[in-house]
Amino acid sequence: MIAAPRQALLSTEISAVTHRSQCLAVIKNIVNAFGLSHGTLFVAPTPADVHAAPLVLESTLPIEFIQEYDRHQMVRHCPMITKFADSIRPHTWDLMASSHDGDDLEWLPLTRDLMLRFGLIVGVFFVFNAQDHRKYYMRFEGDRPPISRGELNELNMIAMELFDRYNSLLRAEMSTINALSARELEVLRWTAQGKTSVEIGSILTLSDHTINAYMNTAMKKLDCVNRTQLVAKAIRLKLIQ
DNA sequence: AAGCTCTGAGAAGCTCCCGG
DNA sequence: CCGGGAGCTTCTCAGAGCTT
Repeated sequence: MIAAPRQALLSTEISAVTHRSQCLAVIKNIVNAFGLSHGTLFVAPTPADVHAAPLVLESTLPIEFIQEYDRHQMVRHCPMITKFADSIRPHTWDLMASSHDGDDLEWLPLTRDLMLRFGLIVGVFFVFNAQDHRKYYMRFEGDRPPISRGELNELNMIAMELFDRYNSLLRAEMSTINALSARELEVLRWTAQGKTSVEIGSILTLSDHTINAYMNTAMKKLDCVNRTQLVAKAIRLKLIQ
C-alpha cells in the first residue's frame, strides 16, 4: 500500500477506537499493512521483572512464544532494557543482517533461536513515556525485507497515535475505577463470591434493597448491563480478585 | 450543593417443581 | 416434553438522612 493512504487509513481506524479491547484489531491491521506478522504493546520491564506475560497489554504473538520466552526468563536479558532503557528513538533489528547494520541488538542465542523459530526476523520497537511516568514499549516484527527509513517514520507516527489513544482510554478507565466507593467495591466482592443480595445484606447488616442500589450504581459507573458483566469487568480491571 | 449511604416498592426475568 | 404456578433474584425508580 502507498504510504500516505495507508497512514490515513490506519489513523482513521485509531481515532475510531472507543475501547481498549479494540486496539488489538488495529495492531493486527498495522501489522498487515506493513507486511509484518506480529505487534505487541507492553509495559516496559524493570530489572526486577522476571516474566513478560504480566507486562503484555495487547499482543498478536502466539501464547507459545510468550510461554517459552518466560520459561527461560528472557525478559531479564532483553536488550531493550539492558541497552536502550532510556532511549526514546525507535530501534530496529534484523537477525539476518551483518553486525554493523541496524542497532546491533545483543539477543541471547536462546532468544535469537526462539525469534527465528517464530519468524520474527525483522522488527522495530518504540518507547513511549506515559503521563503516569511509566514507560511503555510497542514492537512490530515479522519475516520481511528490512524496514526502510521512510516506513520506520510512518510506523513511528502510527504507533505514537495508537499509544496516545490507548493511554487516554486507560486514563478514562482508571478514573471510572476510582469513582467506585468503598461500599460499592465491598458489595462487588461478595457478589463475585456468588452471594445473593439477601445474603450480602445479611453479612453487611443492610437490606437487600441497599445492596441492589450499590450494585446498580456500580453497574452504571462501569457501564455494565447486569451484574454478570459487572463482576467480569471488575475482575478484568483487577478491582477484585 | 454534591456525594455517599441507606431504604422501600414494584415490575420483570429466571429457575424449579409438578401435573397432564 | 410442555405449560402453569410459586418463589427467588435482578433491576428500576423514588426518596431521606448524613457528611464534606
